[in-house]
Amino acid sequence: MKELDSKAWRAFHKIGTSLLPHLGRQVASHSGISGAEYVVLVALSELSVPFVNLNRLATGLGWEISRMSHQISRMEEAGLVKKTRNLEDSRCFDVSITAKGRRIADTAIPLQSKEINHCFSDVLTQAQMKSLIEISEAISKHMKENHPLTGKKINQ
Amino acid sequence: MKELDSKAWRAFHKIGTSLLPHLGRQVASHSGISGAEYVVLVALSELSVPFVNLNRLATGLGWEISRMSHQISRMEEAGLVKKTRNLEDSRCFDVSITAKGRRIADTAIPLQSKEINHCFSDVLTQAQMKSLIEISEAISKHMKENHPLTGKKINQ
DNA sequence: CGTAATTACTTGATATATCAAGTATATATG
DNA sequence: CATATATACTTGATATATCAAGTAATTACG
Repeated sequence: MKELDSKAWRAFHKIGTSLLPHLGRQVASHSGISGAEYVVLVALSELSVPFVNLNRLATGLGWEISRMSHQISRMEEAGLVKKTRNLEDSRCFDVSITAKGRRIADTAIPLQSKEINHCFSDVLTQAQMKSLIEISEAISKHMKENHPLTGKKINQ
Repeated sequence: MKELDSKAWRAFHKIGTSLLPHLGRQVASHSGISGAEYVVLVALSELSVPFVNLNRLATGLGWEISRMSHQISRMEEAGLVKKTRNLEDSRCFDVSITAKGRRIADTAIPLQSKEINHCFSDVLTQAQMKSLIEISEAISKHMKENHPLTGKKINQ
């Protein structure tokens, strides 16, 4: 049924290209950081260890390493993160969140969670959220199997 | 149930930030145009009239008008679209697809549809696609009501 | 142990997105 | 009808994403 395929795709495309940018603008306006900075700070603040290397951080967020390198350089310049050479493997850099970065993350995260609930969780039923998780897992699994470069894991 | 909220959000975020860029890369590699160019060409090729003005085109795709203006300038330079001043209201520009643009669209669209099916439709059940349409509509409706600037309509 | 691959990251160029102002035409209002 | 306001779009600056090449350290292998 071609019609449904197309409708579903357009529906997904629409929210994918409006909701995510909208939330990026929100975090910028309430906390003065970009969506990308927010995502990196969240990842760093959730670490169970004090730092990660660039590669793992990039892989964890599904980013290209080059993008992460540029991003971390800018964030280091802004004082949000710190980058030090790894002692055991001096090709690697350990990235960690600074006190300033943590302070910003601590205020931004609850505000942004509220905004996510407002636009997302509050709007969907439990059943819809479960369905969305299954949909995401099906797509991710497929991408990981067929397009390993772009279908990396998002967590840790 | 906070846990489910967060999991659903991360699931959505993950596919939103991996599948869409992946498909952009695909169209670039098989047809030599960017994802943005593809989206514009599709919109123009589906028109029931010979042209649209910039404003309606931007609104239809949920883009800012400035973004569309830059995009159309580049695409005009590349010979993919044509822009002429509207006869009745000379503030407006009529945008239309060129023969070259249509030729590229005609080869790109079936290839890209195949790729979309491959990563999306083929991976989901009918029920999941229906669910996704409902989810999308719920989110879009909410955004349109609460954040009119970023929640505009996507079609026509 | 020396050389070839591999890995981790950097760099610079180009493309694009976003924002804040600006211009020009059209419409509304006193 | 003159002026204010609204609309349609442009422009330029800045931020970011992506790509192709590069560097430097580590590991694999003959």
